[in-house]
This record gives sequence, C-alpha cells and structure tokens, in this order.
Amino acid sequence: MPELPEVETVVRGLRVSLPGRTIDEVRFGKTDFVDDPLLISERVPGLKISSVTRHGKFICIQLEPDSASQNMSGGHCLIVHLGMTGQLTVTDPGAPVKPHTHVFFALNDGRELRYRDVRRFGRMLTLPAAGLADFKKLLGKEPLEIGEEEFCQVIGSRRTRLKALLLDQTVLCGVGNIYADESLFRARLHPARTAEKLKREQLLALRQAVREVLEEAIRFRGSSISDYRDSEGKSGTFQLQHRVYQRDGEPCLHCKSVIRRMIVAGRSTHFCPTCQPAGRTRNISKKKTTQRTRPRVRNSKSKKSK
DNA sequence: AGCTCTTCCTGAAAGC
DNA sequence: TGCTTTCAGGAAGAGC
Repeated sequence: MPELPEVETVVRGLRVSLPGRTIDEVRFGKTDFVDDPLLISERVPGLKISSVTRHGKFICIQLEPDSASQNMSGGHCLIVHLGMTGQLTVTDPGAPVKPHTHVFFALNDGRELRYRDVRRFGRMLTLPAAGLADFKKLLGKEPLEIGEEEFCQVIGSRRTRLKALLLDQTVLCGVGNIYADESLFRARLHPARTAEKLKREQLLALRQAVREVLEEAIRFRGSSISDYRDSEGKSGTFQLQHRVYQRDGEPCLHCKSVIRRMIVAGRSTHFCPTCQPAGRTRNISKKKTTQRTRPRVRNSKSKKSK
C-alpha cells in the first residue's frame, strides 16, 4: 500500500524518464477514480512534462505548454493518488496490458505511461498550475521537513490518539498504517495514547522515529505487501524490516513479548504491549486486543511448496 | 473536537 | 475440492 516512501520511490523513478517528454494522447478504461476525465482528455495532450514532485501521498506531474504544440491552455498539474493498489509505470506500448490498467498516456518518445489500480481507491485529477499552492494547503506538514518546535505544537496540542493523528493527512501528510505502527514502536509509544498528554521528549522521540522509519523505508524502496510496485514495476523490500506491522502473534524483536493487534481509529494496529506501555490512553478496550491463532501468510515467499 | 461506522473495490485467505 | 464469507485499507461523509 503506497505511503510516503513508496510514493517517493515511484516519483524518483518517474523523474528519470518523464521530464522533457510531451504527452501526445490520453486513453481511459474505467474512470470512476478520475475527477473529470473529459477535462484531462482536453487539457493534457500536447503539454510537456516539466517535473514530477511528491506532496504527502500525492504525485504531481507538472505540465507546461510545448512550444511546438497547439495546446495553449497554460501550465497544469496532473495529480495522482495511488490509493491502495495504484501503480504508475512507464512501458513500451507493445508490452502486454495488465488487468486493471485504466489510463494510458502516450509519450512523444514512443513509450507509454500507464496507470493500473486493482481496487480503484486511487484518484486522478488536473489543476491549473496556479492551483497547486492551494491544493498543498489542504495537506498537513511533510514529516521529513517539519521542525521540532512545529511538531511539538501541531501534535502535542491535540486531544486525540497518536495512531489517529499520524494517519490524519491534514496533520502530517504521507504516513499511513504501516509507518504509523512502525514509528510508534520505535518511539516506544502506545498507539492509543493521547497526544496532548505526552512529554516534550516523547514528542521529540516520535518525530525522530517517524523520520527514521520513513528515511529507512525510502532506502529500501518501500514496503511491498501486496500490490505495490515502483515505476519500473519492481517491489520494495522494507516489509522485511517491519518490527510490528502484521507481526501479531510473533515475538517482539526487542523483548520477546507477543506482538498484539487492536483496532485504533478504525485501523488494524500492531504493537508490543511491553515496549509500548498503555500509559494514559483514551477508551482503551481490552476486548479489542486480539491475537491471531495462526500466523498469517505474509507473502508468497513464505509459502512452502512441498 | 473527535469518535465510530459506512462506503467504495478486488483478490487472497479463511471457514465450512 | 469447491463454494462462501471475511478481511485488508485511504479517504470522505454521516451521525453522534
């Protein structure tokens, strides 16, 4: 599931092949995840890709008029959110079209930018270039850029659970379920603790943990749990470094306690009950803490064929 | 302000 | 073996 490290990896890959190319044509399959497909079909062809950037979990492909083109509609941004299963890849147009591929951008170098999304939880839209600043204002702070004081103020003032805060894209943008759990484990903070009740050093530990987890995951090119692939179609490997996420029932790598799973903020949440003591939490229900009776199969590699 | 629940969607795993 | 049910999750909206 693409979170900040996965999106950053995709963006870095797209940056190698897209800037300088012109989009000649756009074709759509299913469009229920596209804000206005007709508008994209009208605006985008003939525009040249100037840069590719990331804002939280959003990919922004910046487009400008190509001097050789008739398209005089001015600069635009193509905004893509990968949702749960979105993939943006640059391929040879002759390459087999994988199932659930719904958008095709023909490029002037003969290749094709394809968007594939099995569950269609992603989103695609265009904005006039001038609208990007307002779009970014809707998002929270970038977790890799936020300073200590700002973090303490933004997080420490909130009367809500840490897990819910980390997932709230209007507070910090880019953190999702995997990296929220992994960050809280490294900061030794229970997911259901109330942010407002944390001491300054705990807030700083959380900021540091979020940074470290995200930076490390970027180095591993993201976590591939099910569908995530980078712009070249390759998997990341950070899932092998997870210390709590989807490890419920297994021993904590630090203290050997059994990793537990509970629902916080409507999300499956994994934590070590010893390393992350409950402290002062809100509405913590023991009934919601569960442990799998059988270890889950985490990926195809763990299936042993005999 | 913040919480829970629901909806969208598909495929894999679990359950029977 | 094969069919049915459950679950995973990002984001948005409803309702409390």
